[in-house]
Amino acid sequence: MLSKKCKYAIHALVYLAERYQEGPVHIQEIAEKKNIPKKFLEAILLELRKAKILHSKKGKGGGYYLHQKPSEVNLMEIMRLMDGPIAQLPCVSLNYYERCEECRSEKNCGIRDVFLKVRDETLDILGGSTLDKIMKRERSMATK
Amino acid sequence: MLSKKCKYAIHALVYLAERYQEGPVHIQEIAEKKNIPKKFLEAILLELRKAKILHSKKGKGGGYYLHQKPSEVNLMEIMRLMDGPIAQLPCVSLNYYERCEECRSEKNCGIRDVFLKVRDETLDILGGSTLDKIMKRERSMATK
DNA sequence: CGTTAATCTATCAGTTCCATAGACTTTCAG
DNA sequence: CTGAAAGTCTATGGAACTGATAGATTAACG
Repeated sequence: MLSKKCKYAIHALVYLAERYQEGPVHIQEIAEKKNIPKKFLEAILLELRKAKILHSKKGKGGGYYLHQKPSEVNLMEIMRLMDGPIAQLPCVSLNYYERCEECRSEKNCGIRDVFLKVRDETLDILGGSTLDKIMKRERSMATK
Repeated sequence: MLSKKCKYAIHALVYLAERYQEGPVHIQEIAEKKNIPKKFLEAILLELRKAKILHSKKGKGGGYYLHQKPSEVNLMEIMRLMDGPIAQLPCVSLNYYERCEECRSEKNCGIRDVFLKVRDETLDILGGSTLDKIMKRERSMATK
């Protein structure tokens, strides 16, 4: 399961994607529209800013806005940033690899083999899911 | 990520699958071969027993053994048993469904849509991964 | 200069995870 | 029928993480 932090981050980013190039948006506004605790959201947006996904402007008329294009931000990177590894086992993780204590040989571990497949499928879907596509999909769904 | 509990469970079950119909196997033996803390493994096997996946025999010559056929136990059910939901979001979980606070309409949530796809792919792979298949795969890999 | 809004630091209760300890019960061998 | 072997059960504990809140600080605008 994703942490709430990650879920909040995704929702906030989609919200900001809808306002792309329309100037800064208040934390307050996002928090209210998406039912996210404001102070918690604050910390999340700060982290996204440090990762160069968002920019912010202080003071009156300030707020947060997307730094990258909605077509350049995908769920894979957001999830890695918020929750860390996407893989189900350390021994199949690309970014957080760790050797497995239980199996003799990694090369012929049938368990690893399964989770390698899961990882690949998952990364494929998440990597292809950009803010852009999520927005468009939402719009086309709404008209049905 | 899977919990260690779940990872240990899977490894133990594959180990027991290799000994299917060869009589009870000591906790001690599994613990040593798979580098799993014995006391922890104890609790795990007990749980698998309660779920009717394993049987046990007490006393001298006792131990654990598979109750179901290796072809009838898959990773999906083991993971559900050990860690709970497999889905990444409560709103796409089959067994632990919960409504989402962030989106207006579940039907046209672009985010939900992505994780629905991830869930389906994942369940597909895990549901098809029986102890049986994992064993066979391991053997065919070893000969290469 | 005052107001607005982001930034930073600190804290905190609750939960989960991983693991260990010890007493109890059943089974088998001799 | 007794002792050893092995699973069963209950309890405990520290460490880490999760989700959230509070308050002081800094920057920008008008």
